[in-house]
Amino acid sequence: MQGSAVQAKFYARPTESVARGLLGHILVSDVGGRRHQTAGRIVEVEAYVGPHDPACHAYGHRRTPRTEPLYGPPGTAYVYFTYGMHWCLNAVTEPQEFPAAVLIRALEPLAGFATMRKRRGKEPLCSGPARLCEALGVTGALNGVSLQRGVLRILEGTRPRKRDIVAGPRIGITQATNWPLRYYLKGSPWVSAVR
DNA sequence: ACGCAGATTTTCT
DNA sequence: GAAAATCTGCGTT
Repeated sequence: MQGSAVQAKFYARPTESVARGLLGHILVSDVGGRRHQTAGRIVEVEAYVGPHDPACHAYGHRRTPRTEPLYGPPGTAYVYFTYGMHWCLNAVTEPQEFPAAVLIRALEPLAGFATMRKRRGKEPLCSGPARLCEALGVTGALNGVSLQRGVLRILEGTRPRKRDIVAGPRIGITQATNWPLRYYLKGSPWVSAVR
């Protein structure tokens, strides 16, 4: 998988812009070695915009061991564990010390289908934040790593047309449910299902 | 196709 | 003790 990595400067901006801008880019994982490389095009994301966002883990500047990566440099991974069994992957945004991130919710699978099927055991492979983590082998071991080099990378992809980006309420949260901070590609069959 | 409950553990109250 | 940025399996329609 080739292409230039998205640079830190891209992430050091308002989280909603980064979220929209990530659509169409490519997430690559070399977890388990390059022979088991997996990759997909980002088709669905959610913005968690900072201490003033009741749904953000760092709401009210809750700085704990868990939320520490949110305060780290832009362009790194925030991987958290939830519901007793699932990992979810975020890209940390905004300047260092401002705790915000973009949750990667769904990918269009592009490479490493056999590895993804083996890890997942079933379809869909990458439609849902915990599903794509399982398919790409993402766990807490990757919490805080760079997304510009190393085993997890986000590469420049094809930028979608603006009119193909849809905004709507975030999923699975109980706070600030009417902020339209979920973005996805219109008509994509890889977007996760809404309950 | 839809709805509901179970899984399982970290984190904070 | 309860909730959590979820997913799956099983029941019913």
